[in-house]
Amino acid sequence: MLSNSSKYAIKGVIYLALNSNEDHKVMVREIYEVIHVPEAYLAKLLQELSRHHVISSVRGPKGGFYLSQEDQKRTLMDIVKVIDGEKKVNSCVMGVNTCDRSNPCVLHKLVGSNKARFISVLEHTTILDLIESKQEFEAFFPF
Amino acid sequence: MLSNSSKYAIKGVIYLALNSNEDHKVMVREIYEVIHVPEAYLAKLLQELSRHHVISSVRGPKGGFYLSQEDQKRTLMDIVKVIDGEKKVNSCVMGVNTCDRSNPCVLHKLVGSNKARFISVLEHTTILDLIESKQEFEAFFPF
DNA sequence: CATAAAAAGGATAAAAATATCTTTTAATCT
DNA sequence: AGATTAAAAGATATTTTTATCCTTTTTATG
Repeated sequence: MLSNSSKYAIKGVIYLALNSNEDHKVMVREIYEVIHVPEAYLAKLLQELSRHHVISSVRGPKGGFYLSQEDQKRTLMDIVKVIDGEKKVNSCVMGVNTCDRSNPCVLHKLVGSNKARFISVLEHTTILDLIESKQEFEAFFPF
Repeated sequence: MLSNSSKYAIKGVIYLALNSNEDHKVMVREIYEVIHVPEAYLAKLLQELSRHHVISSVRGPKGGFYLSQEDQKRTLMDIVKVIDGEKKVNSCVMGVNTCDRSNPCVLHKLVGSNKARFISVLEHTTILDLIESKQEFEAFFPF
C-alpha cells in the first residue's frame, strides 16, 4: 500500500515539521541519524519532495531542508503521490483493471472499503494535523 | 499491503473455489487463461499453497488443483500468510520496529486502525464466505 | 574572490519481487 | 510394464525497488 520510500519520506517530513522552519534549516545528516533511513537515499527522497514543492530547501552553507508555513498544510497524500505516484496508490486492491471506486469488484467491497478509508486519511491529514499532537509523538519518535 | 503475489494467489483460489472440487480438478493452464496471471508464476504460487495445505493438488493425468471441503474453510489470511509471510502483513504501517498493535505509534492511530480492520477482514473471510455471494462474483469475474 | 557547505543530479550497485524455463516425480491409461 | 500426462521442484532470468557513490551546482561567509 505504502512503499518503504513513502514511509521514509513521511518520517523525514515529520522530522522537519518538528525541528525546522524558515530560519532553522536542517541537513540530511541530522535527520537520518534520528529516523534511521540511509543518508543518501533520504537525500534523494527529500530532493524529490523539494522539487515538487512539498517541502523547501536551500543550498549552500546554512542551507538545508525545512517546512514553510505553506508546506505544513500539505497532506500525507501529497508526499505519497510524489514518491509512489498516484496510480499506484489508487489502483484496485486486487489489481483488477476494470475496477475502480465507482465500479468496485467484489473483493473491493470486502477489502477495498478499508483502502478507501486509508486513502481518505492520507488525503485529509496534513503535516500540521500530525504535529498538533506533538506530545504523543515524542513518546514514539525513535522511529 | 498485499503483494501482487498474494493477489494472484487469491484470484487463483477463488477460481478454484468456483470451478473445482475433489472430483473435478483443474489445471494451471485453465486458470491462468481466465484470471490473467502468468502461467508459470501462478503454478509456483499454487504449489506453495498446496505444500502448506491451503489448497489441494494431485499430480499426473486427471490431476490438477482443487479445493477440498476443508480447504474452503480457509481464510484469505491463510493464503496471504503463505505467500507474503506473516511478518510482512502484520508489521507497522510505518515500519516502526518497536511498534505493534499493543503499542501503536501515532501514525498507527491514524492509518493503522484501517490496517487493523483490513487484517481483520482477511482473518475472518473464508473462501466459502466469498463464493456464497457467487452471483455478484460472476459480474466481476474477468479479473 | 576564494572557500567551504549543502543540495541537486547522474550513474551505478544491490536486493527483493516477479517471472520463466527445465528437470524430476507421480499418477493414470493403455 | 511402458507411454503419457500433469504437477512439483529447482535453476535461472528479468524487472522493480531500494540504496550508494561521485560529481556538479548553488550560495553564504570570511
